[in-house]
Amino acid sequence: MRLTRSQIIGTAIELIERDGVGALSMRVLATELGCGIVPLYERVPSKAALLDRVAAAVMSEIELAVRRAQQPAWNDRVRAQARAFRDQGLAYPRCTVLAIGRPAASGAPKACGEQALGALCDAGFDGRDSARIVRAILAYVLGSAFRDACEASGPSRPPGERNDEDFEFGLDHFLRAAEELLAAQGGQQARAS
Amino acid sequence: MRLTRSQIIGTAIELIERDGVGALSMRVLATELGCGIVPLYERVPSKAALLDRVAAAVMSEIELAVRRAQQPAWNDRVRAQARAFRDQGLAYPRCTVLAIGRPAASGAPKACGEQALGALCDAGFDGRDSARIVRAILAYVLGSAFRDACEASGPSRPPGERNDEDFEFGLDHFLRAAEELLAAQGGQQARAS
DNA sequence: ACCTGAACACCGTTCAAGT
DNA sequence: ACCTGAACACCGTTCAAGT
Repeated sequence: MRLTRSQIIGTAIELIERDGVGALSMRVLATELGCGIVPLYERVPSKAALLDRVAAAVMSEIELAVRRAQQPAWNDRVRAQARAFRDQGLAYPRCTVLAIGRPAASGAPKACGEQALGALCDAGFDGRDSARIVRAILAYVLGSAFRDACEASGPSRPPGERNDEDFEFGLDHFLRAAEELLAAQGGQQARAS
Repeated sequence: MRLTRSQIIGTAIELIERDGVGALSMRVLATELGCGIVPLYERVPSKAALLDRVAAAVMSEIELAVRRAQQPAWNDRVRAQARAFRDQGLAYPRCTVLAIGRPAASGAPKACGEQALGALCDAGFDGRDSARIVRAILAYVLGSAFRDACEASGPSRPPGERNDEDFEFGLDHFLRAAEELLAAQGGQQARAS
């Protein structure tokens, strides 16, 4: 058991962050791991599958971070989810862009979306509004993460401290709108009963 | 003057939409155009430059659509911009994803952002708030367009009519929040003067 | 001056040969 | 059973040769 799958994926992540996805080839990865090409193909069926695994690995850390946060209130849960996604994007910009580009494989939007969906349903939104709000916030988070990742992996430009504030500014707007909607809906329900 | 640059870019766009970016090679493009590879390299310096041109071409149509819309009110102008971006994403899903992934080349976020920025400054927002609101809406539009484009170019799934409504739902939230902010700011200014 | 075919160095992937 | 080198068909890009 000299060469393990997670070892392959781990160094693939490192190489992608260091030199970009375009510079990653099976041969380069093999020499970096100090092995031939065939052992790679024994662990991972193809390069596409390798990239899928990379995307899934980077995105799966988001779920762990969210679970660590342990927020009870629904809006704080959604906020924690959004921040975790963004933080991962800042930590692994190039792999995050890769993962956003392979949504089917990374499961990034789906997993985050279903977590948030649960939070909103628990909070009392009906199914339709929950889905809409989740979709809207997800689009915002995705777009923010993507832009920050592009900036971070761009030509040596530091992301700047303003981005954090701006991200929270937009996120707050969404959450406040959702809170208002919930209040209006709760009022309706109270009137109806 | 048998083979023009825009001809090359045009068929590149067609091929990308038909078979995906991964299937586009200089040789395939050459045979589709009925010429050799060298004439291609005389018009376009490299494949990367070709993809940059494709991205820029697809994104430039957005500006035209916005100019056609001719909305006077600031919020309608921003709305038209957002819709134009999204519509282009639905019309050319694969090229739009490509363009989003090459922001430096396509100039997509920057051009849209500066248009919208102008609209907000004209409306009376100060520079800081204008920039924040534009960044937030841009992130939302980008994320929405990206997701819809992925769905549209995915495994034969129609985008569904719900997406339009959901997009407007989220966009309305942002614009309403901006309107409230403007009202509050206007009130402050009135009090101060 | 412009187009062609062959060539270079790479890539993903696979196969036959070695231990 | 596992690893190696060579091979296949491709790719982006360039060069020398043709008209």
